[in-house]
Amino acid sequence: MSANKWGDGMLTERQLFILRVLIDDYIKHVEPVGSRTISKREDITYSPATIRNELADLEDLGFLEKTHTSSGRIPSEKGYRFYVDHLLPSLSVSHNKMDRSELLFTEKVHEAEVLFDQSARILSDLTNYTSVVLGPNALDMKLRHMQIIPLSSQMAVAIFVTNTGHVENRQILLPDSIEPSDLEKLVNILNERLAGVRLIELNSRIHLELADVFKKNLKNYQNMGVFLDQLLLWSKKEKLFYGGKTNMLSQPEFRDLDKVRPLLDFLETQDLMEKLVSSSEKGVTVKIGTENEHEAMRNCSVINASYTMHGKHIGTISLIGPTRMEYKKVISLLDSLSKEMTNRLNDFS
Amino acid sequence: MSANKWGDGMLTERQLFILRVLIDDYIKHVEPVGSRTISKREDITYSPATIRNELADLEDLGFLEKTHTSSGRIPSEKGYRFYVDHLLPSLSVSHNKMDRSELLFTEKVHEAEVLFDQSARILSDLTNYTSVVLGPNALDMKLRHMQIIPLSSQMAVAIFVTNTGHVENRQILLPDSIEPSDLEKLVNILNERLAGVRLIELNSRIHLELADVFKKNLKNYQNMGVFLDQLLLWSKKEKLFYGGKTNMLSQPEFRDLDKVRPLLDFLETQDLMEKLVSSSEKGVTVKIGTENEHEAMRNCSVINASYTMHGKHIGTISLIGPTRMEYKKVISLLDSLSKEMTNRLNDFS
DNA sequence: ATTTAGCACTCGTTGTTCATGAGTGCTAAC
DNA sequence: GTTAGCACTCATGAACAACGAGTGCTAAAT
Repeated sequence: MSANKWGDGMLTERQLFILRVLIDDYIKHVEPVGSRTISKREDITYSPATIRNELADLEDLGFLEKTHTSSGRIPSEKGYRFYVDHLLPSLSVSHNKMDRSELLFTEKVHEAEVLFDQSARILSDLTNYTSVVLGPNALDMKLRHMQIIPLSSQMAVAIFVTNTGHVENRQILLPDSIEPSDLEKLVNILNERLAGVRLIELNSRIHLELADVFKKNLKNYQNMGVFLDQLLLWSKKEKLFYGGKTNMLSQPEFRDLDKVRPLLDFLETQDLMEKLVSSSEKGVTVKIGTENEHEAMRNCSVINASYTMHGKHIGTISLIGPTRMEYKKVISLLDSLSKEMTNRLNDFS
Repeated sequence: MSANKWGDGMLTERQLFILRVLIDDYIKHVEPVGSRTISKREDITYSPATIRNELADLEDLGFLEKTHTSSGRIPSEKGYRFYVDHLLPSLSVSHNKMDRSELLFTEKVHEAEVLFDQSARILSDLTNYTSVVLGPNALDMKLRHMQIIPLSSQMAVAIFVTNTGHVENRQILLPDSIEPSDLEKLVNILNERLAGVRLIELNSRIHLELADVFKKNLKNYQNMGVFLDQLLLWSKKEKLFYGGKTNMLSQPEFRDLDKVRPLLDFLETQDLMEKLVSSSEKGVTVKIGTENEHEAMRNCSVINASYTMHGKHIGTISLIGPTRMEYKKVISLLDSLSKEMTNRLNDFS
């Protein structure tokens, strides 16, 4: 109740210092930190009692918590938030990290999926947390070439190649009414008129621009509507690449099976995960505990970094770990790794 | 030491009965079963003491084990083996199961991958164990059509469509020396000559049969070798579909984190899993504990059923659970589910 | 010759008590 | 403003007893 006449907004130098030391210690040892422990540091000149007073204040301000009445303190969510926003030792020192991670990539990769897979693996190996790469949405890529290859009188497979070399394919039912020659014409028209259009937009472009062309060239245009919809109606097509899925199990805070089960279930749930690691922001973002807005993540933090291709944000690489994460190490690592990914992606041509 | 003058090979009716009852009970309650428990069953006329004698004999024969000197008995691996081979109530009763599982498929599926995915999910939902579908090896499918689509002057994407409608694709580096017209000719020759050949055999067939044709038609055949190898050298391409990956966590025998961790790690290791669920045998097979030949599986059983297409065995659907599995339920379920898969696959055309 | 009752014995489980020690908050002195 | 001192809290772990489910063995009953 003593210091801090400025209310919530301002902390004394000493408070900042103690808060940082405490969180550093807790991140390292995963045990409530007491006044004695802090006072034993060589760069601390105050007695445990003084520190106790400061700790009590920091607790009142919401940065710290106790696990029981006479325990040491642990950081609260707000504490971590403050730590990440204001107390993190400056992040620029870390170029040696990148050199190391660069080495871990196998020689030359020219397929994006392999790159994503490797990145996720490297990241989880380096951190012992769980990593996820959210791949680019194939539907945002531009059509390079499409083709329909008949399998039988009724079935065919439709193939879409994007400018990035990604291949989307789906099996489709051919309408009875369609003639082979019409099918061929259709494919030709699509290739001529729609090359360079994003896959997701193909359908609407057809309705807007190509109705006339179709009417002119195709015999059975009336019955074609359903077929075209089947051909071009996409479901979401993002892909997740995981690394270290079971690393959660080695985190002391998840020693308990009942704690870890919802977590692992969460990791397996595609749409929740996509939502979790999707981010429109550039650079590295940190979401702590309940900021992730899902019960299963209440004790986890998610660090998110976006990678780009030709300057466009196309996906993210993320790390999921306990709220007590090695933020310093991890943020700089993620920063350089995402940049490395961007570099390699742009090398693809 | 009394009964069983016939040595290992023969058990008395009463021993068989007691063994079956005990294993049934253990499977249900996951707790060592004592003589009293068995004697309390209404269809048992013997006293606990008598049963104790039998249990001691069954233990001597290796079918049962004790967890400590004065505990009840649990089945040994040999016990389970015997139970599965000789004591399982006849398996044919179970057609109601299949009806139910049939209902769980969403209406009409015409893409194999979706079918596999659904099958795995249904199986794990129905059993609360972990299920795996080993998809067909795409490389065993026959070439329907191939194509090479240039992305840039150096890169192209090669696409192979199989008779089953599956699409394999890979990005390739174009050799400097190749001319567009030669590339086109190459593709034409491959399509004409190699349609119907299994993907895995493409490369050898080229070397055996097409060398001459190439020499005649292509200008730069000498430098083509590396390119063809790059184009047609496959890495293994089986795919696993999982259901209920975390179900292991709810099995009481794996309450312990240190027990479950190696298991989950095992599940995530592609090649180990492929080996585990690969089986050349038709029908349903059961592997118990160490029969699976991997440390992490020492306390697990794997039930394996193969599905076929046009009479050919092309993949498996498997269930992984604790050695104490509900074998009866699970075997018949797997049997009908694999048959259902076979049916649906053959409906594809 | 089986079967069974009786009994001593084993051992895991549960709950109690107790000592320990790391931590706190508060007060009074520095 | 700082710190020493002290009473108090609470988690942890060890020691111990009571309990009960189970066993094996022996001797009596069938």
